Amino acid sequence: MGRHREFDVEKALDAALCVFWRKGYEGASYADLTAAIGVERPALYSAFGNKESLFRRALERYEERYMDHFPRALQLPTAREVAAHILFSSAELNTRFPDQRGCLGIHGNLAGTDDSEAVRQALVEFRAKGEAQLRARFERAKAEGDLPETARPDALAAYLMAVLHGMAVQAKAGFSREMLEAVAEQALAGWPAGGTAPSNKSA
Amino acid sequence: MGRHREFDVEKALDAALCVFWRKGYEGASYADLTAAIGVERPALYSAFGNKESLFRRALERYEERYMDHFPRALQLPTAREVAAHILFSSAELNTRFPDQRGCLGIHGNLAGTDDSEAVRQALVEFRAKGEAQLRARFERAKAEGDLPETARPDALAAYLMAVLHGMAVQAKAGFSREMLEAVAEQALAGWPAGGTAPSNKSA
DNA sequence: GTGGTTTAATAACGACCATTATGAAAAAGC
DNA sequence: GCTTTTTCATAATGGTCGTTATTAAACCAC
Repeated sequence: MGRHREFDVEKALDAALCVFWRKGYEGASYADLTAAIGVERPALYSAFGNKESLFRRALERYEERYMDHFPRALQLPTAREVAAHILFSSAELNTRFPDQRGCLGIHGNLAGTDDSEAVRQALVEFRAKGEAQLRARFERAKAEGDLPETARPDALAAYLMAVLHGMAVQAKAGFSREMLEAVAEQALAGWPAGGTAPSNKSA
Repeated sequence: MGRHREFDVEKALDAALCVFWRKGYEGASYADLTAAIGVERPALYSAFGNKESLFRRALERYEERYMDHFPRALQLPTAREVAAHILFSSAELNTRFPDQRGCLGIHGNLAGTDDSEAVRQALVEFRAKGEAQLRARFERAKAEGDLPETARPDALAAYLMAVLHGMAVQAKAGFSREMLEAVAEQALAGWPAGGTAPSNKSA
């Protein structure tokens, strides 16, 4: 019983995600959000709670809707292919939409008011989760002989993430996809060569 | 004639720089600034103008006071040494102060309100200037045979900047100096080997 | 159709934002 | 000592922030 909700919650979340992607958590006001979503403030509060939980929902949606290349990359046969796929996919995603360039995980909330510390920490954990998955994947690669014995999976994961973060910053500054791809290629240039048996999994 | 200024403008600028470094342009309020500087609002306005021009002054100061490793690195004999010096200096700077970690050029203002677009653009140009200097230095290195004929100075410069940006993001997230140095080492692993005469300048 | 329940839009809330008017305090010239 | 000029602190400006009463509208059960 009771009145039906007149707007699509999923669509509203998509619209909110776009605003946060473009302006970050603190830069996005409810005036921006309601204008983009086409729904008045109280409706957003009743559907999503406050601004922080709306952002967290948008971040979840960002992960499942735009970061799907990440888990798919982890399944590729070699560490090098994993890195390459993530790098070039990110170059594409970071420049896919003329507005909302870059990565929500980076410029969603890097620095700002003390009030937004919780959101900042949420993004830190968001990135740490991806890095941990990479590290685990590279440890496996090392065990499989796909990475040399001297390789440091933790350093490789952090390094790859650093390049991704940097590409996001550059995308936000207006770098073209081609330039980001050149960065990706350069990042792959120093990728450690396989140890014993690099190509015995896929073919 | 007239009353003397009772506070040190240089000290005030240093204090303002610390606040912007920590919280970014939009995240730093005048309440934060006056608390850190120990000077009331009207004094800041009369000495520096509005918030934007105060930030620009702080950015200038940041460059000349904390980015001096950059021009010094450019004078090193080989492109690899240039890159290495900048990478490890940044790892140190990004973790030198427990508060104000990372780089002002990155999280000073990446995303935010439309009102701060001018400041955002100022930071884009700040970074672009550094990248242009790197590109010019690498072009010289290529001409000197210090980089191979196949090397792309623009891509190398963008790549190096990307790693630096990523390290700044990671520093802000709490990464240790050791971890950032591991990232720096990994970034150097793929640096192109010298072409014809890599070591005929310094020794 | 009526009562109970949920959503909708309007408009307000206090708090904080960057910026500035106001007038007192202090220094220099005469 | 008095005037002029600059800096100082107090306090207020209009505006926007995130959040929420309040009230009207829409729906279901009976």
